[in-house]
Order: sequence, then C-alpha cells, then structure tokens
Amino acid sequence: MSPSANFKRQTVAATLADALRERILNQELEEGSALRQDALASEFGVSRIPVREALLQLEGEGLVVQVAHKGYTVSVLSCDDIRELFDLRALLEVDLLRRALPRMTDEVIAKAWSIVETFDDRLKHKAEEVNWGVLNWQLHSTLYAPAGREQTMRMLQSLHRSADRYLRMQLKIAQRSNDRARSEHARLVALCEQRDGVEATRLLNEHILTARDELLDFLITRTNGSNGVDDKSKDDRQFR
Amino acid sequence: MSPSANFKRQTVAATLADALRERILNQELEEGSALRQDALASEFGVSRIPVREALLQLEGEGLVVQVAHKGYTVSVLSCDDIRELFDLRALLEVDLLRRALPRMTDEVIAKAWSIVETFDDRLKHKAEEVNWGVLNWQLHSTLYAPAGREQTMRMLQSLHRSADRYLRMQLKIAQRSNDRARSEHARLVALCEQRDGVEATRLLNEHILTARDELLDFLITRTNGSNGVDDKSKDDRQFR
DNA sequence: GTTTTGGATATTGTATATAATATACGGATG
DNA sequence: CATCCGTATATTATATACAATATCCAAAAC
Repeated sequence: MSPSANFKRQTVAATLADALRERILNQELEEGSALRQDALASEFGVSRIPVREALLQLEGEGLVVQVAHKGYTVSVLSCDDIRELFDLRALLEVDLLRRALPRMTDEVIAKAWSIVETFDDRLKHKAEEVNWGVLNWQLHSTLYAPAGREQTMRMLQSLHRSADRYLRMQLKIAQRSNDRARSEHARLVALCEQRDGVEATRLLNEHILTARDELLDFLITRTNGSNGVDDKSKDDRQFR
Repeated sequence: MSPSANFKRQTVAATLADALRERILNQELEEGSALRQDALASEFGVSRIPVREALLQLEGEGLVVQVAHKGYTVSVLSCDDIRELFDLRALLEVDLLRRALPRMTDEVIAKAWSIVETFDDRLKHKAEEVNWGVLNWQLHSTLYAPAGREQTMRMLQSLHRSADRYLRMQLKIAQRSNDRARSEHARLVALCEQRDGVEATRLLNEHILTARDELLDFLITRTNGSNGVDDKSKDDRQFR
C-alpha cells in the first residue's frame, strides 16, 4: 500500500456532491441561484447523469431544492428556518451529550482538547475560515460519539452543514463570535473532563442558542442594510 | 378542472420512489435484500436511470443503503437503531407539541378528533393495516403543524416511516398494542383540547416510549424464535 | 393596449449504449 | 491441499441520444 495512493474509490457523483456542497457552503453558489445541469456537467467534464445524482444527494441534505421539470436551486433559509435549525441542534446535541458523558473515556477528552488547540492555532495563524465548520463538527462529534447514536449523528451533521453556510458569513466579519465560541469550547471540554453533566449540558445549550441569536442579529442587520437572506420576500431570481 | 383529471405531474423517478417505499414498508421487500436496478427497471417497464434516482431518494430517507459499485440494499435496523428511532421521535415530538399547543386552534382539534374517529372506524371494519402508519402520521402531524416547524416535520416524517416498517410487523399480531395506541390518541387529543400542555406532553412521551418497548419486546421474542430483525449478526445474504 | 396563442429555444427527464468495477469460478502453481 | 491469478460473467456507473416539459417572445385577436 503506497501511502500516497489516493485511489478514487469514490464515484464521480459523490465527488461532485462534495464539490458542490463546498461551493454552497462557501457562498460561491448563492442561495436561491439555479443549478444548471448542463453547465455543471461541461464545467466538470462529465455527463449530466452524475450531476443529477449529486444534486439528488444534496437535496437529501437540504442544501438544494428541486422543482420537477424546472430544476434545482440552492435552498434558501428564512430567519425562522435558521432559528429552527439551531433550536433543533440544541435539542439533539444536549440529548447526545447527556448520553455520551457516562461513557466518555479519557481518550475522547484528549482528542477533544487537541481539537480545541487546533482552533487556537488556526486563530493565531490567521488561517482562512474555510474549515471552521469542519473543525467545529469534529469537536462536537467527538464529544457525542460515545453516545453510539449513528442515526442522530447523521441528521445532526446535515444540520451542522446547513448552519455552517450562514455561520461562515458571520465569521468573516464578527471576530467576537469566534472568540466566544472558542472559549466556550474550552469550558465545555473542561466540564466534560470533570464529568459534570448538568453544567456541561447547560453550557452546550447556551453555546448553541447564543450562536443562534448572534447569527440572527447579524443576518437581520445585514438584511436591513440591503442584500442577504431573503426575509420572506419571494424573489423570482432563482430561474433565469 | 375536471375532477377526475389525474395529471401525472410527477416524474417517473418519484413514482418509483413511492412504489418502492411502499414495498419496503409492507415487507414485500425484506430488510437486507438487494435491489437490482435491472430487475426493477424491467419490472416497471422503465430504464435504469429513474430507478437509480428513486433509490437515491430512498437512501436520503434511510430506507435503503448504498455501497458504491455494489448496489443498494433495504436498510437493516438493529434493535439499538430502533430504540434510537423511537427515542428521537419522543424528543422531537414532545418539543413540537409543546410549541404547537399555544397556537392550536379549534379547527386543528376538530381535525384531530376526526382522525381519531377514522382509527375507530378502521378497527370496526377490520380494514387492512396498510394505512395505519399513514393515519398515525396524519394525526401526529396535525397536532404538530401549528408549531410551524417545517424542517423538523420533514425529519420526523422520515423517522415515522422507518418506524412504520417495524410497527406493521407488530400490528399484524398484537391487537393489544393497537387498542392501547388508539385510547392514548383519544386521551392525547382531549388533553390538547383542554390546553393541558404538561399532561399532554407527558402522555405523548409515554405513548412513544411505550410503543418503543412493546415493539422491542415483540422483535426480541420473534428473533429468539428464529427469523427476524438481524440482531447484530452480520449476515451476508444481501448480495447474491 | 391588453390578452392570448403559437412556435422557437432552453432545460429537464428518460432511454439506450458503453465503460468500469466487482464477483465467481477454474486452472496453474507451490 | 491451499493459494494465487486470470478470465468470464454480472452489475453498477457514466456517456450519449432522444423525448417531454417549461420558458420566452412575437404576432394575432379582442
């Protein structure tokens, strides 16, 4: 097994799904914009079949929306949708943490600490915000893994990705939120280390709901400014 | 608009997804069995493309599982998975009901009562159990709709469908569970009518967790008998 | 002037054909 | 006898070709 052997076990459709997901999360593809199968196919040098299958997968993740015979558009979340997203996260994650804590080994704690350190390193080196969401998911999923709840984790990862799309907007601007999140992460891992379930779940809940409120504040101010999250206005720019 | 005009606005792939979903839910397609694209295509008289797209959608719903270059199989849920399914339902549904209750109109209550009556009618006429799950979802979704939580509802419907597959096994045999569910439904709607949030959510939680325990008991006894839910044994019958 | 209607164009949906990958089997080799 | 390897077969994955549907625009009708 040569170490560099990066055999593409994946299918083209799966690779495309990854590429398109990243584009959606980093705003390269704006919310509401139409995804033309032909254009994507020729751009990636493939046929439309794997493009369609990639889009179908992304639809399952809630990142795109399909209308039969009209096509796919990047999904648009209203402020209410975003609020629901974070409320759901809080509900699921608190439950996961509560179940995980009794089974949490020292190895898990150690891994969590190392991810928290990575956050700090990243901040020091002014690294791009690209993988903030990935790191965040790594930390959270590490803490929840001992719960042994695979289905919940799959659902939650979708929610994290959807949330990530909007968090990235905010993180580009609001360094404060970033700092707060990092310090809360450290406190959270510390509480887990002490096996203080009550305080850990309480902090986690606050952590998520505070992120929710800060994000909504950010989005509302920006929307009032001018562009941004469609606040209910049914714009028709999704189809040419 | 002629009343009988049943224009197929749907796509073939969507129709196939519906057909296959029903087959999975009613055990016509056993858990773990392989889904051969060619066979399905020729059976339905279509090409393999819409078959693949239908399977992709079902994968998003958790009803089938794909392995690249090997194919799709009907997903197999372990007892732990089923337990998780119902725990998740309880978590989400209690939250939904709590949010829905303050906004619940008399119309919603009336609709809920009518569905409860339909349950009773169905029982009297010894109707087939086919649409038990549909009715159950109608009742529950009616009660939760005022919460205005579309994303949660989509996720929950998937969970209900997955659960339905196993509940159907049980309902064929255990009339007792059926009776209990119906009486609990009536009590639940009554509590909603009185706007007794505390008792309603408590009953709902119990309702779901009792169903969970009865189902697990049923599955475990049946498994010990002989066939049934694969209790962790990694059988290899999914691919020829 | 507004609405309607027809067809031209763009785009999606499905069928057929080809390529890639996995599985099964049998024979060669030690 | 066990193991390895190559080939035949089955099945999936993708490309290309065709059909169905939607959108747009201009001309006709009122």
